[in-house]
Amino acid sequence: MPELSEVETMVRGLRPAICGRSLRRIEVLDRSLLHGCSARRLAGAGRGATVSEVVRRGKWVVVTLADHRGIIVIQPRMTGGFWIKKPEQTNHIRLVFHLDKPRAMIWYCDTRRLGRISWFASAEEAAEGFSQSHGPDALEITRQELGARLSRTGRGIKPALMDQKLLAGIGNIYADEVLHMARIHPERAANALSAVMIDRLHTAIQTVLERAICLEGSSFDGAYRTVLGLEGGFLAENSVYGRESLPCRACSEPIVKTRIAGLIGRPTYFCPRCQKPR
DNA sequence: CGGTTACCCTGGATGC
DNA sequence: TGCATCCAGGGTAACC
Repeated sequence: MPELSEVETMVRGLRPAICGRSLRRIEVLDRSLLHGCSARRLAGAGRGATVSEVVRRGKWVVVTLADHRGIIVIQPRMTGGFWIKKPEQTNHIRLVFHLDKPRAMIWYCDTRRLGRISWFASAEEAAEGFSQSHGPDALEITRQELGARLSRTGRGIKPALMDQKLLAGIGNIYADEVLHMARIHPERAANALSAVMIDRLHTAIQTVLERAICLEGSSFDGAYRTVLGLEGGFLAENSVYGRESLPCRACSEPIVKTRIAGLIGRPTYFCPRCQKPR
């Protein structure tokens, strides 16, 4: 679902459709997604503003308005996503960007309404808000920084990788995929990884996330779609997530689905042969 | 403060 | 057929 690779795919899809365009208005269909800003303020900031930039920070979509009209931040969380053509299902539309000259629309849909939309007065305020709850981006962190941060916690490596304050962008699916590629057991203590393991982990993070971006992310159960409503292709070639009992692509051992400490309710998939606890 | 858990939400799948 | 229960994954507040 919207983890780093899916949000990056969204942002890449949004850019050509919205950058440089002027907004006629921003229509808020569900105020409960707004956090720290009123619908009036958001509408006021958007009316007549030009979109200068759309970037990803962690799992945030950050839309910059030109001429100091502020920054709109959308966190798609579980089921949020953008459409640059009219979505088939219209009952989950929560926000609409109305563009001018030529007129067009960009829809933000969110079935479960867990997403959040906020507005910051300046880039500095947005950056401040982000850094309060986020560490370095998973695609930008150096091997040294990754090792240093992991060495400071005794939690399991999987919950550590999913901690946005430690490292921004990785969620449940890619944590499993990365750990399988790095051949590390998900419950191994983060501060008990060898230097070689940190090397493999750092490489796996870059490799898995970049590959998933190439394939436009992971779709299942009708949840995540690209801005054109297409499914991402990553889960057609992934290693462990959702592959319970299927043979490991590396060693043929059946993949195990389990639950681990520090991650209530969420499933963890791993290969018991490639990923030994010690 | 580090670490863990409940809860927010909805819809599709599953169970009886 | 109908109704209850479970499950998903991201993030935050509350707790020990």
